[in-house]
Amino acid sequence: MSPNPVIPDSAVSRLATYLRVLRDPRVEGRQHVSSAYIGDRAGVSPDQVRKDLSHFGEVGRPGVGYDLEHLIGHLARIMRLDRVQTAVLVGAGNLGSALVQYTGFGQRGFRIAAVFDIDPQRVGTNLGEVVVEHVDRLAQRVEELGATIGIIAVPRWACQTVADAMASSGLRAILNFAPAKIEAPEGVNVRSVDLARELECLAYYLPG
Amino acid sequence: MSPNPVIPDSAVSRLATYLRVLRDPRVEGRQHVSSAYIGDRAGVSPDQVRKDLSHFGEVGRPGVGYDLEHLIGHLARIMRLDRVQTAVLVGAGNLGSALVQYTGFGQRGFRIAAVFDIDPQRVGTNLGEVVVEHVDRLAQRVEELGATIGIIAVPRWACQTVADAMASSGLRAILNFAPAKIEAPEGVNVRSVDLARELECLAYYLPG
DNA sequence: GTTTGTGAATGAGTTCACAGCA
DNA sequence: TGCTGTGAACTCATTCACAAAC
Repeated sequence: MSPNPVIPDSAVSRLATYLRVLRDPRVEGRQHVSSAYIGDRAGVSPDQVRKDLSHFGEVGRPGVGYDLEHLIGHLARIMRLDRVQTAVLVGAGNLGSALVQYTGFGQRGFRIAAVFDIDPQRVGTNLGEVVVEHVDRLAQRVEELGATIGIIAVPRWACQTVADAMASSGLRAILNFAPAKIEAPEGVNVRSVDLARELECLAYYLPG
Repeated sequence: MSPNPVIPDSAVSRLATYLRVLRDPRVEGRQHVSSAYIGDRAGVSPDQVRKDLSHFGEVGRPGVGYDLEHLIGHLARIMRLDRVQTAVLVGAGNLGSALVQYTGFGQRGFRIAAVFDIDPQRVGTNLGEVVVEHVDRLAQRVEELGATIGIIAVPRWACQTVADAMASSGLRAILNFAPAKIEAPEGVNVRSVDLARELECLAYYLPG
């Protein structure tokens, strides 16, 4: 699925965290960082940090640590974050609107270049810097924009339909915010975030 | 931390998913459901479903399956979802506003009963059905409302301060949307959702 | 003395396989 | 025959421990 070495998904997630830590302004000025430093900021053991980083060949110097700039570049390349990734979003409701305007994506190198909805009331309205388009135009716009990632922010009952449309539009990655399982063809990577489930998991540990 | 048996966090997350599947309107009318049915809808193997459910004693009947209503009640009690859980949210920015108005929480038994911010421009404004209050009032309002869960939707630099305030206000669970590690005292459960990281993980698997 | 890279040991979680009940 | 409950086998990930490099 990827020219990168096969590493556990949990490790991929941690690598993204390391990169976030290294790009934090507070680290600026440092020449080197140690696995202990990264681990502390990321909430991970130093051993784990070294193991994760060693999946991609030697990058650190014993007794010194990792060269900051070099490591950032290395990680960014591995994670495909050395370029701006273009995403499109379907579902201009409450959550969709917030996601489009969420500055965190832009800061981390993602651009939501188009937003789609099926509701004529919403089509044509402004959302941040984009105009909501009819979902019929998805495939055409994906191609025009060279988008690679689709974000689903529609109700549960519509999410599979949207996912199918995304897959046949050529998108290779889908981030789904609807609380339902999504089937996608081989080669299309789906990741789901169920916001309510996060609260539910917390509830389990509550006393009483 | 909980009177419930100690089960892996991954299992807790799946239990929440099973409950979502069982409460789906499409299941209504059924008397029994099998582990195979649940597993199919949840994207999990039947073995895994049975293992997860068996952590809490026998609930299914061989040859028949699980009694639908009974299982829903059982899971809801285990997950503390047999009552409305009251949450408060700090950070009335883009993301915070969307979360307050997100209907998915209410549908799943959570009520965001108060919203706080530190910006005088935002304090006093309406957000859905609540009025934004100054974060100084957090502790008092948590007590008045009997809230148990805190949701953090502030910028990274402010999240630890907010978490500290939440912990000392008596909240026992925190859902953090700021992209940073949070330290909390023993007994306070923190869960972090980094929306940009989800996209980053997807980027790793992109071709090219 | 400090810190990396990595094989070995440990541990956690998932899948298997089957006995037992309907 | 269909389906659950569960110990055993297995897989996968993390932690340990130490040699080598600075």
